[in-house]
Amino acid sequence: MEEQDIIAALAALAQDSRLRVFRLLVTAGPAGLPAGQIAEELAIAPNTLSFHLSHLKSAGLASVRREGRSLIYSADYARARAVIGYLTENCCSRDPCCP
Amino acid sequence: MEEQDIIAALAALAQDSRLRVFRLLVTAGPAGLPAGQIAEELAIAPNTLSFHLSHLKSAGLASVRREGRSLIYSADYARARAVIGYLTENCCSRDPCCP
DNA sequence: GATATGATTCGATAATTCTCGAATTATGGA
DNA sequence: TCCATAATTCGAGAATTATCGAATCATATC
Repeated sequence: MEEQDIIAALAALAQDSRLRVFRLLVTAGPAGLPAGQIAEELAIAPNTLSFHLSHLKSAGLASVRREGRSLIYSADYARARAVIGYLTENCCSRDPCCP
Repeated sequence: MEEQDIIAALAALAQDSRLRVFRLLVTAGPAGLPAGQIAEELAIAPNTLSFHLSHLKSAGLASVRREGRSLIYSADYARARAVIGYLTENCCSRDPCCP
């Protein structure tokens, strides 16, 4: 994962609506949730939600599949975990301290 | 840690210069680095760096202490770790899946 | 006190981001 | 085919953010 990917993931999550969407998707697990239900639960206008979902998707934090008329979004939280790994990489490499 | 604190931390890290600063500070560990040295190593103008350091500081991701004329910054990466905890909290609570 | 160094603050500009209304695409059923 | 539902795309406006030059503040030394 490149620096730009990390920044995209952080930026995607650093916004109120998207953070709430991501956390909602995390509670849903692999089953995911249809866009309409997300919009309803979080009281976000459908078009605005689309904007945010596409952000999460292009940051690799969510994926979509279609079921009939519905588009089901689910969280890729392995990627979220990868972010912190990147942040604390090389901890104290200049001045050893950590176990 | 409140949602707004999480967003502040994510936003602070979701920017090229600040992400590089934070990672540099992580390598330095508790010893930290003076602002001037950070500016030099990352080739960021001192005033621009101040702007970014104050962001990291107010997001709780860095702390400062003075040593003579120098201000020494160091990373609070416990807070960075807290962020991911928040992100994956309540994983699959609607549709159990995780161990 | 005067001077130099390390760093921050201020003000302005350029760029990015969020939100909303209107229009559009895609699927399923009558 | 026609209609309804689910969701996205487009375009514009308001707000936020990043960067830079100039000026200022704080500490140490002469």
